[in-house]
Amino acid sequence: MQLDERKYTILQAIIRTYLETGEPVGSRTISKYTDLNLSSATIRNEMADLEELGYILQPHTSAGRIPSDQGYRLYVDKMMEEKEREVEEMKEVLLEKEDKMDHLLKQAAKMLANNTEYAAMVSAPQYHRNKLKFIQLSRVDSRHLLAVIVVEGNVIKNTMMTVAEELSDETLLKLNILLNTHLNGLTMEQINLGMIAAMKQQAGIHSDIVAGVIDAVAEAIKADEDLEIYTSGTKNFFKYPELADHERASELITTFEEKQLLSELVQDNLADENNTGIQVYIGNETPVQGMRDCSIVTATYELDEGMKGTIGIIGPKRMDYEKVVKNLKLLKNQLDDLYRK
Amino acid sequence: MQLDERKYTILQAIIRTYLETGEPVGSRTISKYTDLNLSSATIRNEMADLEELGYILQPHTSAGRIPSDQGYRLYVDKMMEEKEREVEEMKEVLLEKEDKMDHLLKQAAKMLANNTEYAAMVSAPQYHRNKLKFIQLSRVDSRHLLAVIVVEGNVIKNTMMTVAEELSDETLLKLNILLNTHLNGLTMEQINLGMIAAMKQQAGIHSDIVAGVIDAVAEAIKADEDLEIYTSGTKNFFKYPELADHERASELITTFEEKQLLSELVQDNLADENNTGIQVYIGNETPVQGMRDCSIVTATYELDEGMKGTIGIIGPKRMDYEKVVKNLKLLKNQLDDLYRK
DNA sequence: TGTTAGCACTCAACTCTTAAGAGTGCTAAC
DNA sequence: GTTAGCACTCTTAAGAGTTGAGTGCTAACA
Repeated sequence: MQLDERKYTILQAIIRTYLETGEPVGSRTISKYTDLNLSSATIRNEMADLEELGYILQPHTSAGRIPSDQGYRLYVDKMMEEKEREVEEMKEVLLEKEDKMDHLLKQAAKMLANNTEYAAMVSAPQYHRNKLKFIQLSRVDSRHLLAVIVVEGNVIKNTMMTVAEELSDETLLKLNILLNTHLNGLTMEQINLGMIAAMKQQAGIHSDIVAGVIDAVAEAIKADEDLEIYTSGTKNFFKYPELADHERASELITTFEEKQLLSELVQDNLADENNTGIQVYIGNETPVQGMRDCSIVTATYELDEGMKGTIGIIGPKRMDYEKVVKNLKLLKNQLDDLYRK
Repeated sequence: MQLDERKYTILQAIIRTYLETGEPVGSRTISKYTDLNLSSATIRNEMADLEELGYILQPHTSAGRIPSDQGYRLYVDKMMEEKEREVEEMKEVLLEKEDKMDHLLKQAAKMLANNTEYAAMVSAPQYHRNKLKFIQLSRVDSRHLLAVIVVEGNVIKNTMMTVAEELSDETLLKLNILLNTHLNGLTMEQINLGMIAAMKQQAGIHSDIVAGVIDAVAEAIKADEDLEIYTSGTKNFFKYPELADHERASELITTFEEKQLLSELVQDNLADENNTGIQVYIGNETPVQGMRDCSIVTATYELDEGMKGTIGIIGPKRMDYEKVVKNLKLLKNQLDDLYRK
């Protein structure tokens, strides 16, 4: 048996109706509210076929049909094709210019959640591929040195260090020059033991400070590998009865709160090198345990060269995929453009 | 009518039982499981009195009794007195030393939630009372200046500024000296317009940069007034049926997610100058809308002089107050000692 | 006078039954 | 190939009856 045009139209009608209502869809509903002008009996025949083909399910013998994961998959794939062809204006300004990155991302998550009425996540971009751009040691008071480290993309890290004895201005200057000459333009991976040894030697009696700074550099950059993730719209889970019963809600919310678990999603997304567009996970396709009853739609943004992050929407399988995809693309574009003007 | 010793013992028994079970407590239960050796009938008489006094409630005519807010209040007050008298060892090491403040606080929230099985919040300390300790402008590249601002307590802020033309080393040095001479040791409130004007004049053609730095200083410090709050243990709300029905859970979780709403709590807490110990809000006493069905217990910690923050537990009114208070005191002490060794 | 036993009463919660209604599959006719 | 019609299935909601925990009250007892 083949999936002809009419069958697909009916499938689409079933899915669309189900997206709205969340209730199993009967043949009569389809017969009335499509312009196919077919009787419910005919629809029933087609539905039997669609069920046999695996696109729809019957929760129990005398109920209407609901889409299967496979059904959603077909629907989403077709939808994505169409969207791809559509001309996209998407020019609205949604994000106010914010200088603080974390504020911006939090706000982005909130906006996504509000616009879509699903739960939203935004991962902060990962920097570890980036080059060191600037290092500076300053004396804050007699016992404290401040190391400021700037990496490409103008991300700034600080570390405060305690020193045993006060350093003179010359020493500080010398150390600064030493550090900048050796380390500027390098990535973390490129800083090797030989180089560190050479620097320590040049630093002479202050080799411990050089060691301290390099540790600080490593630490500062490493600290960001345990990935910052912002979420919003937890309460939206409650809007969809199929997610809101105790067990499920509790599990979902736990997963959503434990940002660590969401990082799977980000990893999965960023790993896919040629993933330029939108990724849709339906039900069991998800890489995140505890969200098997959901659909997840993600997109990857790129702030500056190499600074990639992930944005995503989590909702019921019967989510409004079109709206979600549109919103994600919109936000993705805005983030992409942010530092590229 | 008076609340004599026996009545209080019975009230305490009712509350303790209710804390465990969450079910209305009947006279027979109390009669059996206390060492008062009174029959259920006598207990019933006493319960009628306690109800008249407002300490307990009957959800419906033929149900047992549950504590009223007033009942909880009495119980908690007495408990706090006793605890105060107890010798407290509290020496366990729960927090690993972490150099990143936000990590530490996140971990603290998690620990609280895990230990108590309620929801937990930790607010980052507020700095705005603090004095500026160190300001430094550095050239990152020809177009970008980095301003590093350190305030007392060694909290560091950065701002990147774009300049129209490259500044010479001397100019930079002069600006640095100017800024430090004028601003060091001052709080934000002390920096007034006259001073800014004077500095601008001294800066000559670079007055715009001084203005920029001062804006940055203000901005950097102000940015933290919208208070960072870490939460953990949302899922614990689901453990208590009286909080877990749709409406309530949805409202609670929203409130808990919108950290902004929790800031009421922090404000309320920090405002109370002589509040050295533990604060308990029962039901309607809470300053946070949307948590009227909960009890909230908070404590204030102080990292360094003037850097105060709030930690808190949010749970059902029938929470294990003793455990909660103990945990909060423990964490409070640890945080208090953190930078005071 | 305080305590207790006993009894009638109340009310939520559960179970069982019944009825309604939505939807199906199948058959026969167009 | 399409449709009308009918018997059948199964969920859901509503109602009736039952159970049991718990109360208030009264009368008797120490």
